[in-house]
Amino acid sequence: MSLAYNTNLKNKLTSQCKNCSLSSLCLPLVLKDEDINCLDQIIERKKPLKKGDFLFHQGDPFESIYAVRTGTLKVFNMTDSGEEQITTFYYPGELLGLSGINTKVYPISAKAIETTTVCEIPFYRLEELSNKIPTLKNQLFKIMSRQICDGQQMIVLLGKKNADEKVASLLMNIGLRFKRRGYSGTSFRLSMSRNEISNYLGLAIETVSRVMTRFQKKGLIKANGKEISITNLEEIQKLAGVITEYDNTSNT
Amino acid sequence: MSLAYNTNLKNKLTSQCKNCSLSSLCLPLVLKDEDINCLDQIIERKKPLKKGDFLFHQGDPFESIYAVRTGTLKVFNMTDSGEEQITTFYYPGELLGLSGINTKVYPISAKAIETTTVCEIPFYRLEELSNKIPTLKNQLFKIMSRQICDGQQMIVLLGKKNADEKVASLLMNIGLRFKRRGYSGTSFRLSMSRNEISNYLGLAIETVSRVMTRFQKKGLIKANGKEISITNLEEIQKLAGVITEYDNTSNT
DNA sequence: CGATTGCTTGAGTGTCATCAACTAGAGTGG
DNA sequence: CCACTCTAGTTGATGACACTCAAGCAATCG
Repeated sequence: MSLAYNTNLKNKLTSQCKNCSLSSLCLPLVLKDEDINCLDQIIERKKPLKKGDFLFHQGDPFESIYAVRTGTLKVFNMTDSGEEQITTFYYPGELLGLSGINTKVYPISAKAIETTTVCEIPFYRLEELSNKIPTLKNQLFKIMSRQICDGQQMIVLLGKKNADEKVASLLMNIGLRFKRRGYSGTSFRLSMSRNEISNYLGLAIETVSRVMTRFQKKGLIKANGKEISITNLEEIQKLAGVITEYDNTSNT
Repeated sequence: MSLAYNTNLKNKLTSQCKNCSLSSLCLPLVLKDEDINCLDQIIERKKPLKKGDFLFHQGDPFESIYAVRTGTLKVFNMTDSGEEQITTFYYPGELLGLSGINTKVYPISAKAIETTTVCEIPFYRLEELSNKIPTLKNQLFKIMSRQICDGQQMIVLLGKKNADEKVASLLMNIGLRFKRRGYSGTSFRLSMSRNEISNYLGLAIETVSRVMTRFQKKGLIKANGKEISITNLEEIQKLAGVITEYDNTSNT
């Protein structure tokens, strides 16, 4: 609907999961070679989305989930009063659209916030394939479980944290996601605007701006527009809390 | 860990899913008779939890998911600063614990807020069983998808709504959950304390109290302690927004 | 019966939102 | 090339909504 790119380009690029640098983050993680080939066959690499393009709209019939290859997407929910609330950003290697399975309709919209490419995975074919490949099914369980966790962390952020803590959490979280892909976790470029950040964090844009300059004055970060580098990681971590990841299995 | 009830009572009550009044909400929803029997065999009905008992603690190794039979549980997350943030309440027919799949450790704690009984479903046996019963697997996908949706709705609530809207949303949401089980959606007993409500909604307890009395003065509800009845549903709905359920597939 | 717990109500305060003005950069067109 | 516009972001002044502190009430409990 939102995109009619299911053109001749389909399957042209098949058999790439194996070579994809993101496979360690994405579905193929635990699959055997032959299984990856099966997966490859149902995946469609799509034409890039430009900044502002929708991947799907809230209310569209749910047909596929998507894996981000490059770029960034924001996922947001329209309230009845017409405001949008961003619920997540999606970076390369991450899977989106899973919240549509239940109602067969996407309950949220997804929009590229910079040039972005995705792999489309028709869900009903994935479901079929997961009958044959239990590992794939288990991997899906894990991914969905993770997204539930992430949601819970976001609830904590919105329910309990003040402006400073929220911004610090965002920086840490994005840093970790860069790190996971092999980039610096302390020096990166924010792909989203201040406006999007403020929306996501449940703050006013002015507040985000003020927090950023305050952080700079205190020497916690250096910010030059969207270029961020964390100069006092410890302090940022302290502000953020342990939120961002559950690598720490040793929580009472 | 938190509970050592895996006693002789195990499996005594087997083969009950079929007769359980909640089966229409829970896993068996779409299963054939023979499949329900399989499911029945791996489920353990547990001794009731008293108010305040933990079902599991944040950090416990993940082994099972649970279906609520009677009562209510709260699920909450401990922040490093020691505060707790309630992320969800669980009512009869609902499944909890799924967020533990990813890390094999529960990332949250679950505690009974009144006398509560649950069915324990060892996850690894469920996973096995779902290899044999694709419908069961699909049902699990749906349930997890739904929980992701619910999380997104909660993010909207915390990010965009004011105190009145938050409380109205809670009342609507709980009402709908009662209705789903065949009770009145407008007249019910809150099983949680004001304190728990305020925590859940990201408000101070005093604010919740004030909103409640304001609602009463305006004739929107009648509240007598935990007994609530919504006397002006339309107005409450308007305040709440469309949030609570996705029965409306016709959202642009 | 005092003690405790859960809830309500009031008064004062603070954090963050709102409103507004201003800067900087990018794109447009004369 | 300059003026113009538009967008994104920063900064300042003001105020509101919800928090904190505090007191009081009702019900339950030991």
